[in-house]
Amino acid sequence: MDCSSSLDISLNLNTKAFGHSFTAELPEVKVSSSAGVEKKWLVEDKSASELREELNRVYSENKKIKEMLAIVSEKYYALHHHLEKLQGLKSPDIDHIGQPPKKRKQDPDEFLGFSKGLSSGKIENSSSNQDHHQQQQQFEQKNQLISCKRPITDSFNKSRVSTVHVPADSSDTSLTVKDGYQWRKYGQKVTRDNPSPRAYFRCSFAPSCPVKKKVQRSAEDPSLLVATYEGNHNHLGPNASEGEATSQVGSSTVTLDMVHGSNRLSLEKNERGTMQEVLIQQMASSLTKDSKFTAALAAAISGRLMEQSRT
DNA sequence: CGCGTTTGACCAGCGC
DNA sequence: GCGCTGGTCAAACGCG
Repeated sequence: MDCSSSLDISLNLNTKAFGHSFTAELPEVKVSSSAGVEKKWLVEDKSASELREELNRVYSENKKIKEMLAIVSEKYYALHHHLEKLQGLKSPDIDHIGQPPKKRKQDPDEFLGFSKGLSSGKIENSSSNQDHHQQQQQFEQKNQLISCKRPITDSFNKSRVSTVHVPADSSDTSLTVKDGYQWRKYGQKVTRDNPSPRAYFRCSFAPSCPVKKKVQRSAEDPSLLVATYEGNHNHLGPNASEGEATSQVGSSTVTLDMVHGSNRLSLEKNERGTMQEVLIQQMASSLTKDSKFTAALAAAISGRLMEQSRT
């Protein structure tokens, strides 16, 4: 729906009739020799000049409004168009690799970090207040999942899966991706489509962190390690410690210090792009939520449409 | 001894 | 129902 291309957003406020200045269009004033008539014309001239001033003022106001509305409309359609593009366009990376893994039915507690350890009271009370909030959110998610009686699948996982390609020495057989977090390996498996084994890691940075990581050497390029992250970290990032890296899984924001050159640049660019997209979406959202703006826009468009339908 | 890794067994989803 | 496959478990093992 690209309205801007088909619809003339000019409000056409009928100001053209006046030209750029009303002075030229005003009736000529003939000066009469008669004193009475002269007086009458003086009064008329005075009211005419007042009228002229008023009209000029209204005209300039209309002009300003028209310009502003044109700009706002242009921006609005641009934003709307961009928003639609974003909504219709999923990240090819995520879409491709983040396809729902063939998973057996999982215990929501397990996936969200409310694991056996937690339920049995084995968990250390190391979570900060921030963590508490995140855990609260996860608890709500968990409740949702339980109430839905649905295994954690497609939509849930899709939004929280991201992939990172990390250059690694092809002679290095250890499937480790240093991203600053602490990972505990809990399994390794040789998959059908890739001769190199896939390693399974859990985040051990925080006891209840539900994030999992799969690391496998790329089948196409053995010098690349493909790390797939699932879930969101429910603890502070590792920046405070040794890694100097952040991986906000799920929000598709990935920054890795050990990624060099163009890879790193593209990642940072991606991060900035995501930020801009968020801002744009917020702007579009706030514009559409602004009742004054929508009312003015609706009035302008409907007026314009009515005018077009008449002609 | 505690912690992390390894690895074979097991489980569950899916296609046939 | 059966086999294949990916994901997870947990006992065994190694290391500091």
